[in-house]
Amino acid sequence: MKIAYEQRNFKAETPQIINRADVLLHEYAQKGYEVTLRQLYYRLVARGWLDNHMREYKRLGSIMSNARMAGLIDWNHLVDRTRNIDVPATWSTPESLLQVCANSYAVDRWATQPNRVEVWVEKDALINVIEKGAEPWQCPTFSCRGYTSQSSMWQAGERLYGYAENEQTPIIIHLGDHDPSGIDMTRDICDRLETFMGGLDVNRIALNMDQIQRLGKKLPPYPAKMTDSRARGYVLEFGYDSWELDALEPDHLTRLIREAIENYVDMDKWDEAMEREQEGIDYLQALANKEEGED
DNA sequence: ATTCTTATCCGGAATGGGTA
DNA sequence: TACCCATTCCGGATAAGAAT
Repeated sequence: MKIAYEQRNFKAETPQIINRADVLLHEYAQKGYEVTLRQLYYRLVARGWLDNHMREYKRLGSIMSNARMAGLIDWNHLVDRTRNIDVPATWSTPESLLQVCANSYAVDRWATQPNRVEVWVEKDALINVIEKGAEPWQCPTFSCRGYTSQSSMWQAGERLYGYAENEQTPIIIHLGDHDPSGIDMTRDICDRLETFMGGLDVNRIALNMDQIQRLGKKLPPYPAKMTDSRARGYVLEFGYDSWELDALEPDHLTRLIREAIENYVDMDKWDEAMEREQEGIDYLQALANKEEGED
């Protein structure tokens, strides 16, 4: 919904940026993706329409703020995922809660699996895309926000150790930028989980050098930040270019994730779990129908 | 002169390398 | 070893500068 609260006459190339952003945001909304300012920024960078600099990100932030105020960008097309309101859940009738139960019932489909898979992503801006890929496989997702905090890493260690104790093999699928810090974050996850739960397989499925080489010119390179304290080692191994994970199209990312998870799934046991789930849903639906009928 | 853009502050969560 | 400053992620407010 576009609502104008003020009149504005944008100058220079600002109207073009607003138009391009509007087109992109419409595409994503249509596909069911929620987009953050950061994600929009990286998509514009990937198309060569903005330079990859902090000041350009800040500039886009101002432009999007003004463009929304001027009624040129849909207020529902950009989300701030860091500021949320918790509204206590309520129901209009007891029967409506029964219907909610039937709709949301699910068994733990991984309980009988040999593996336990989680999908971790470096940047929160992409969590919506990652969820789309993981959702069909009922896979937990986690956004690290750069280097994972000590708190969440310890919690993850406890959780994953629990799986291992239960004779399941815990696996983390990790996605991050191909830059000095982004590469190091996968190393950091391995190291700290080694300490907290004795280690596990961390499968970095993106962004990797073989993908960059395969996609060739479709992925725009950026100069590696030489001020990054990890730049020395990175340059020795990969050279002076780096690539953003966001440079991959969202649909490409979701496909990568779905295929990666599938490799770890025992399909027979999965199907058994799905049948049990359907029985539960049927049971609850019958209950909901019955209660409604008695009114 | 006013409006718009850009730069520079500020807040939160982290890790890592170099230096005092 | 403690601390500073570099980086990652997520944001906002506002004064100064530029354009119309």
